[in-house]
Amino acid sequence: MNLKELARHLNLSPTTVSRALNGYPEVSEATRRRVSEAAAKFQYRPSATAARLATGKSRTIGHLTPLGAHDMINPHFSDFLAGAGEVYAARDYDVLFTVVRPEEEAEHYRTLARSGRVDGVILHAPVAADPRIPLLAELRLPFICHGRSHDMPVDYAWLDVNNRRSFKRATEFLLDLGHTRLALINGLETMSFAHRRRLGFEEALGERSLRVDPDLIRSADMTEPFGYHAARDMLGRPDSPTAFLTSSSIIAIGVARAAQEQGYGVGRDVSIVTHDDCLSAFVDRDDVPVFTAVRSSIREAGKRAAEMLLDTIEEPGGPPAQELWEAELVIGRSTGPAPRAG
Amino acid sequence: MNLKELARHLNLSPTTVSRALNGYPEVSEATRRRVSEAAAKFQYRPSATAARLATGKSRTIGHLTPLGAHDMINPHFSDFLAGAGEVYAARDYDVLFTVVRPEEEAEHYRTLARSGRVDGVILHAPVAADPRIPLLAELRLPFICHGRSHDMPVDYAWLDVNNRRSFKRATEFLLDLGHTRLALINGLETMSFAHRRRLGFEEALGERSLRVDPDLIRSADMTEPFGYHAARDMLGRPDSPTAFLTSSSIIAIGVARAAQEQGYGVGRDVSIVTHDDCLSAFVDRDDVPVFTAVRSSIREAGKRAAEMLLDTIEEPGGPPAQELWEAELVIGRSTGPAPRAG
DNA sequence: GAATGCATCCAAAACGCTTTGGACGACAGC
DNA sequence: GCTGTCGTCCAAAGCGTTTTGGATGCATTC
Repeated sequence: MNLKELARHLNLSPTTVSRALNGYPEVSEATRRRVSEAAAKFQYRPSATAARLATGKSRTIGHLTPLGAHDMINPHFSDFLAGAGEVYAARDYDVLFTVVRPEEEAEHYRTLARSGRVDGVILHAPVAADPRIPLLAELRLPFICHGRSHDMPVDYAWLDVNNRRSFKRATEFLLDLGHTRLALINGLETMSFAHRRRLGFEEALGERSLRVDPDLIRSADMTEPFGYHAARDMLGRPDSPTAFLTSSSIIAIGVARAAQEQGYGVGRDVSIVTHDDCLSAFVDRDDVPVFTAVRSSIREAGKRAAEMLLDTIEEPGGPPAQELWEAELVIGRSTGPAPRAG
Repeated sequence: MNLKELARHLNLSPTTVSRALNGYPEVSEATRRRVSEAAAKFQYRPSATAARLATGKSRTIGHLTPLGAHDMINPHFSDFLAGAGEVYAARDYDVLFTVVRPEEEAEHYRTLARSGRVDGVILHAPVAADPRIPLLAELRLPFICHGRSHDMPVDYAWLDVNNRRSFKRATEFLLDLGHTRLALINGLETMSFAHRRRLGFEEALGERSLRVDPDLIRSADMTEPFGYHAARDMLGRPDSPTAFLTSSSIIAIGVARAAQEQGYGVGRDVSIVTHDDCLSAFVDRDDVPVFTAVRSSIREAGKRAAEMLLDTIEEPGGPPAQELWEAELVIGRSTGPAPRAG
């Protein structure tokens, strides 16, 4: 059942039926009701394709995921997409998901913009002076960045967690417990979020006049084995750290495994504070959570980012939307006073 | 730059340009070359929307994700989608990703089929006698199911891991090591994969005339805390199990945590065999992996499932494509001989 | 009573592609 | 020389919407 058929059924023109359905004013309430009832009865759904062609609007948001053959897949991604997807569904947008080889990412944005297949895109995992940001601005493709690119002079829309402050707070929390040898097991520091976390870590140490020991900082893709190996190395040396800050729950699990394996009690001999994205598979909502953590739900971030993007698409012209979220510090069982030197 | 403009530039009709670009035979090689060079020069990209409207084909695959407000998000999903996405990109298909409330899933498939926005869909997480399978067949929407629905009389396309056999093998492996008290920490047994794993587990026990102890079987969403709590309960009782089979690495991590916390050495006092989906965040590729596991890459499954679906879309009419993969048993450090009763 | 305004509707053009159904020569077969 | 066939090209008709630019009738105004 298409528009023309429906119109014929009603003895109306396609024009009027279209207007009635889309809420235009120049149609009487009586016929509008008649039209919508018929549409419901015949289960008429306008062809999205035809509507796109006619309007030039796609009602589609692009998620471009650069991925090399052997790259790791970010497990945070599904939570973010799930959050965003709820908003898209509620506001009747589609999402076009594309995997693209990293070296082709820019070119892909170009063709995406030209083709008009999307009304906007979400930018993930920004790095320092991220070239995608000026590119998207140049292409006039509305976007919102999940995270902020550092060393980026121009203004753009973003939603970010205050990673610097949250890691500063987490570090101070450990310092207050008496720890002086702190390790940071970070994500890849080309990523802006990891860069900012390191800054917060160093800032807190600096304010207490503590030296930053480069041997106690590691950064890599955030996997469990990475956390394990990093912690094992560090705990195996003299003058080993008594506390760890980790950039994800997955890393923290690896760290805890290494600690336990070497006979350290987590929360007693060794403390761990992690950033917790509230991923579904690691919900840590016991009365007393396993890990002390700075928490911020990535699913909620996905929801909000999608809302912000759709708002600017539907109501363009304002200043770029920006939101900075503070993470919540939740005390769990993985932290305790620094063990007495001995 | 659209088709008409490009045609004018070349002093050709849009018809000829279209045919040249799409590889139709009735155009001379000379003009074909001339056309493709001009297209490259002007960076002409045909409007996908217009092409869809004209052909009725969408070159789009749908991924529908039912998700309640508080449901957990399956972390396997991003790996699967990444694998499938590589294939879509290579073969120039789009993927339409939609989050939908569980109670609206069927209705959504209906509108999706009517709207012609997708050429096919991928079905995830089948359950017993999954109603979506006859629905999609009725809608004549090509699909492939990742996993097999059990108690499903009709024939349909699927790609699955032989979960029953892999869990049978894993169980036999533990039995051969002398364990007699085995626990199964499973995913939700409404899911077909979990159901089959249980069958394999019970089959192996039955063949050795061992009783299946219902107290040693748990099933729930596969999270780390679930594994932890299940194992802690079981280990805390008299006559506790000496070996665990778990349905995911995430559960296994929780089990290991519980074991270590109670002073059991993993691989010595307590053995663990897990199913390993080869998720990026848990790559366990050391010389001797942490967990003994039955392995099957979900990313590869995504790739293959996408290929199978696209093949049947482009070449319809054959029998439903079906592939059953055997998982690989990899010996790690989490298993050892059953401790002597003492 | 003519002019104006308003509410309601419609015909037809666009959107950018694909595809149907020829047109037009060139060339071969008889 | 006439008919067929083949290779190459094109005009025009879709595909299913939205949107432009009226048309029509009726009430209101002076």
